[in-house]
Amino acid sequence: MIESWTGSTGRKTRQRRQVASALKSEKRPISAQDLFLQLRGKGSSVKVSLATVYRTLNGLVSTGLVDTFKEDSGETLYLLCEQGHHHHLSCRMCGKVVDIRDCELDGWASQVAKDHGFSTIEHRAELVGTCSNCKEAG
Amino acid sequence: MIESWTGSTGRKTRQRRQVASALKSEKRPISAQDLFLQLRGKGSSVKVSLATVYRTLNGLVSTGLVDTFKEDSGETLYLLCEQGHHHHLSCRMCGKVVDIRDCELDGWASQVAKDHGFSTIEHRAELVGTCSNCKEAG
DNA sequence: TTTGGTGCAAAACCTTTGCATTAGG
DNA sequence: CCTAATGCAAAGGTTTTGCACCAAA
Repeated sequence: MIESWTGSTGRKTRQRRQVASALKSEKRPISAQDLFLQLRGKGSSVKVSLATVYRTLNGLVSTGLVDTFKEDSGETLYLLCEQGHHHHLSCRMCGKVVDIRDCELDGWASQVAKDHGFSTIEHRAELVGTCSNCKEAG
Repeated sequence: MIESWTGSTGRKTRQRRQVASALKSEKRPISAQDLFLQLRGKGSSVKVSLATVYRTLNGLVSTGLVDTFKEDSGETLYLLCEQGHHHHLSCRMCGKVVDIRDCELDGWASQVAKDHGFSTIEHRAELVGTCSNCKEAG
């Protein structure tokens, strides 16, 4: 589905397909710059500018097909993942990300909100750990 | 306490005291740039450079006295808050932040981690809602 | 043909850094 | 005095934007 994304105008281009396809094949969040380098590095058939990578990623993010992560460095990382409310469990060693769909935090969030007189509560959560592969290797 | 922070060398300077003091009087996360403007705007007794604001904030962050938030815009916001593990409940209207000290998410985090074969789990969570003041005003 | 997308380079931002100068202890 | 901190300006890095050209429909 991501590869058939065409923005708000419904126009298909080679570049968008290639950015989307490259992102789809990534198992971990990747920066626009790295995605660009990766596309550059691939066969000569690929010709995408950095600006277009950014423009495409921003488009995908605004549709909700792609999630972003902010690095301490300031870089934004992009990841194709579940739509709708979910959380991320990522490995601190290899960076692999698992989507956690079943959210059990609503009760907790409501209670905390209530305790402090807040309403219309939303929440975000991130889990970081070491995956079984990396633990063995460790 | 924050106003007596002196970095790793124990040297007290007027600038550090002023940055720390300004930060202490803020109820919501503020950017280095805004903090700088605020200090500039104050009485002529104040003379702090933007570089020093950044250097001081980074120092405070590394001691754990100050937490950071990354804006979508890329700006980093700084907030003096609880030390140790805690979460933030912030108002989507006025930006006010409440520290949530009692964390009840460890059980959840451990269970999710276990389900996916992850170990040494850590978590981060953020709550956003509308505070009672803003709800009334709304 | 028409309109939006792309590439390129420049610009916009936030943040960090090099270096001479100032000032804390 | 000695050394760290500061100020200033320049540099660094990421992301956005203006504009001419290209291509999808």
